Amino acid sequence: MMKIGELARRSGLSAHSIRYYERIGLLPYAGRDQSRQRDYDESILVWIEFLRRLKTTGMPIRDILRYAALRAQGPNTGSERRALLEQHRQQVRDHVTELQACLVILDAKIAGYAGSDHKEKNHDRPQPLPAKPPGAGPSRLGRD
Amino acid sequence: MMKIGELARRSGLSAHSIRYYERIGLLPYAGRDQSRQRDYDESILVWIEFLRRLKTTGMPIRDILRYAALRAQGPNTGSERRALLEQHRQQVRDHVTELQACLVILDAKIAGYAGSDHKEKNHDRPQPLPAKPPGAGPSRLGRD
DNA sequence: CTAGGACTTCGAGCGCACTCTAAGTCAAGG
DNA sequence: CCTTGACTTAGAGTGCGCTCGAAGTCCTAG
Repeated sequence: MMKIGELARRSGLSAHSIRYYERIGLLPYAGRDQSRQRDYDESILVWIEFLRRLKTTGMPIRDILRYAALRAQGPNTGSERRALLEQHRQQVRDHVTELQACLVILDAKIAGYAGSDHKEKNHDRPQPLPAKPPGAGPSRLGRD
Repeated sequence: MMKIGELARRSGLSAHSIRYYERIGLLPYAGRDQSRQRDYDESILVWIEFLRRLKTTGMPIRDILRYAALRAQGPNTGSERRALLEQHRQQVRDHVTELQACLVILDAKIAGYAGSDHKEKNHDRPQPLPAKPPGAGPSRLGRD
């Protein structure tokens, strides 16, 4: 129904990437037409869209492969797939939390550069890193 | 006051990475002691901590370098630095928003794998990708 | 005096995820 | 018939951000 060029246009991936994904197993092996050219149907777009979300959220390719493999194995792999997704979801949540903490710091630092005003001299403060670095501690908003 | 090994321990970076960062300009050229060994003082830890946050939030090294260069140039670069950080902040915010949208999809998909129950057959639905992929549209929760 | 360990520089190697090239096949249009 | 251009394959190359190795110097403890 759809050759690689059209799929590329519609999915936003390059034809090169589509072949690469097939090669490594992210996309199922596509059926070929009488000229050995890949022939896709609409349904592949749904999978590509989901793939993109997994990648956007930082799932490493080997984990996506694991998921894709389970999917290709068909039914009975539901609970494993769910476990995979749940684990990933937790990681994404943690990452969002971390980013939000960084945003708070960033806001403070930007506020420190108020106006175009600058009263430099900085990146000093004993602050021995309280064992664990991340950001729930009492604010330190230096100008670095 | 502090040699590279101790800084490595206290910052969580490897000594190799610290030298690498200095080489590429992420860390200021460190003063050496009488044996040409790097000698750091506490203040560097503050900068490393901020560096880590920029990296956590996905700022590419060349942008961090730009910021570090401004910083090294000293005062009068405040407004440029602020602009850099503001731009980055917006990117981080956008990214967080995107991740949250993905989380919604992920939640829906996980809910679809309710229990260990599975009523397979999937990744089908015409769904021509509504031009922009992301996720504010009416839900589509396929099992892929 | 000697051995150990931490340091120095330079540069090669790695893992990831593409991205592109080369050389060739094929089908449709002028 | 012949060109055009989208496709095919295998495999090389790229950019990022480290990460490690080799070979050598230097301080310290036994």
